[in-house]
Amino acid sequence: MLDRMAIARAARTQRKTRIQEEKQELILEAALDVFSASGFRGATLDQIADAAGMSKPNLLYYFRTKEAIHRQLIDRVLTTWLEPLRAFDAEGKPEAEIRSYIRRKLEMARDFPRESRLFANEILQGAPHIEDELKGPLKELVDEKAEVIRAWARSGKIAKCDPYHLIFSIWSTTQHYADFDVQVRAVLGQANAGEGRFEDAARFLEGLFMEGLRVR
Amino acid sequence: MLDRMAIARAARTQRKTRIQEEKQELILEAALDVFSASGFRGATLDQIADAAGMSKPNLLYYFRTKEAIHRQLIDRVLTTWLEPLRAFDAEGKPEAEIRSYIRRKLEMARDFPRESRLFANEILQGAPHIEDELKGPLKELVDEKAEVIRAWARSGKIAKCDPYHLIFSIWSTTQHYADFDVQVRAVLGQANAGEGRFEDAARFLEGLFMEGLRVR
DNA sequence: GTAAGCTTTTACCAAGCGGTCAATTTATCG
DNA sequence: CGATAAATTGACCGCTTGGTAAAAGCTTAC
Repeated sequence: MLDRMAIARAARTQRKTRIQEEKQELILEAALDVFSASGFRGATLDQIADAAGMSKPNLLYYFRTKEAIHRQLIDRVLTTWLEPLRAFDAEGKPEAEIRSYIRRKLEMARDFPRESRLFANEILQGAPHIEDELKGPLKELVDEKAEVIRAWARSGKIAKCDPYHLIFSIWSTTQHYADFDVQVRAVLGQANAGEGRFEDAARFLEGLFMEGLRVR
Repeated sequence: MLDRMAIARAARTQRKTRIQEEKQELILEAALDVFSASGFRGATLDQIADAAGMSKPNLLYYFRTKEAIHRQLIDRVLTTWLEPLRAFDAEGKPEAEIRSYIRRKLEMARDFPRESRLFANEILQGAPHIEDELKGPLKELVDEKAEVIRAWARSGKIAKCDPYHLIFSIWSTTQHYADFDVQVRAVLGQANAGEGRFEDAARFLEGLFMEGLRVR
């Protein structure tokens, strides 16, 4: 009778039915599949509804628009995505911190490639939905960690280098294995494209960054 | 009267009118803009026709389908994109070769960001149109250059490392500045996001790879 | 049970999409 | 010039798209 009122009220009062909780999760899971594989524009509500095992109007009962699904997905991913960088500890040993950051980012590329591609898609299209988040929270976090790295370099614990571009290079090299997966597989060929490629990548990247940052 | 016959005949005989030459170029230029900004699915023929300053039927007079435009664009980009890697010279000095490869790739990210994003979009979507090209010509080229790098490592000219992941890391770090441009700008902030960021990146990357690959 | 609210579906719509057709305008060349 | 081929366009088509309306089914609490 009240149609969408239930969802609207749930949103206001933060109180959700068990079904609402479950179905919204189901939808987000399905949407992650579809959005990460086809981008925002390439994804269709029919595909998502299908993947979630429900009808399109039913899907739209839980999320009012396609954009609403996408926005919530992006928000969620953005948070978990920056977790490794947040864990970056100024008090820790520089070498160990950087090494473990690389390892964690690479593990995320391996274990959450959909999340990585969702994010990559968004940035590639010019980040129309999250430009503010990039310029605000993200920039602040990076600024903070860049200062840590700069301090390490000043006190001679690692080589002098531009901390921002260091972070960029760790992001790009690790995410490459999720975002450009098809290319990586194609180039490595059937023989070397097994899951072992992540261990090889880890070994290479740790070597590169550890030697590249060693004080000289 | 003959409608599309002219184009078909031109395709067979390889003889094109001046107008055909010009207009096809105009269309590809416009399509590069649109495809790189929105991806294949996100781009519309109306947008491309608009950007090319002609009507949609007129556009379809020169290219029979949307995919035909995209295919030709991808083919063209793929060729020029691998130019720097082809120039990689087994006879050259390892350090100079790698350094100049990084520099050239970074210059391409700076000067041809649309081409980079077009390619990135295609790979992100699972490379539906070019998987064969990746597994064939691309893989062969990389295999060849990987052998060169491996030989350098064996003869002690550079540090031992996995040549494939070395190439991946150069690709990813350099293309990052084209594909993730919005993010890079957002994080660097207005003060540091000028064109100088490419020089900073070049300095950092050359340092990282040169030290990371130094024999030890 | 039953009434109230929550969930789901069938049928539908307007807009946007890639692409076609037929007719008109423009260029080319003897 | 005039004729023939090439280039261009407005009108249109069928399909897909995101989204809606309304009613039917289902849960839950009393």
